[in-house]
Amino acid sequence: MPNALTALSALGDPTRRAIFERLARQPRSVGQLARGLPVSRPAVSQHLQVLKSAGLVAVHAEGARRIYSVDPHGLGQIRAWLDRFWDKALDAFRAEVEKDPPK
Amino acid sequence: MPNALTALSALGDPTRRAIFERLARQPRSVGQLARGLPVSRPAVSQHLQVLKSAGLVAVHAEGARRIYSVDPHGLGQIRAWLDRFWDKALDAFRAEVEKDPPK
DNA sequence: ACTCAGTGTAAGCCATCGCTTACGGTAAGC
DNA sequence: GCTTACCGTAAGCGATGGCTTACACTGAGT
Repeated sequence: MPNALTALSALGDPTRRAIFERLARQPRSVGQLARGLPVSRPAVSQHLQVLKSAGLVAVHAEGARRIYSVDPHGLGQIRAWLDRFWDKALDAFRAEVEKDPPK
Repeated sequence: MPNALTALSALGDPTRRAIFERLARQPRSVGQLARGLPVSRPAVSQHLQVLKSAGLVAVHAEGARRIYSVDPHGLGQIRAWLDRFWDKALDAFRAEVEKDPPK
């Protein structure tokens, strides 16, 4: 059961972000992803495993190929985590600026 | 000039998330942060450096102490990055579910 | 049945990174 | 001026993690 923390950690890696962004444009197979990236196919497969366990992507078999697509679940958890700090951060920032205005 | 990628990478580390969450509740000094965390003070200082260069926290001197507070700039960039995929991810997910409903 | 495309996993290597200890440098109090 | 608190940085170490190569498995086509 992935939480927002695992999703954030998963997207902390640049290669995984690249994979995720490509899947957001269009669902693809593992080989398709690997062909457009500077890493090997097994590397892509491992990254997909991480993204999947973080609730960021989903798979469905299509013959021998595994088609990966974006799963909004993981993004939702990151967004929820973000929103917990959004207003608070703005308020804290404003208070800080008042007492010590930036140069 | 930090972008959304550096902010995401910065928050990929659990310790940095802990530091950031504490700063969101209230601005603190380096020593205060270190006292509530299972790592040494220099470690906290290094993490703060990363968070600062990612636009996630800001500093202002108060005597010999450096008070760190949350900077909403970094959060805003993450949010912008997230919103770029939000609708797209939802649509793609719905289309995927239609053609291959989950078990 | 055989071949081939497509994929996941294991093993291992190497760079990155988070952490510690040690040191130097600044600001406040006596 | 001296001491003390507070902090940043350097150096070094150990572990994590991303990558590659090699192997095993499944499904489609002939």
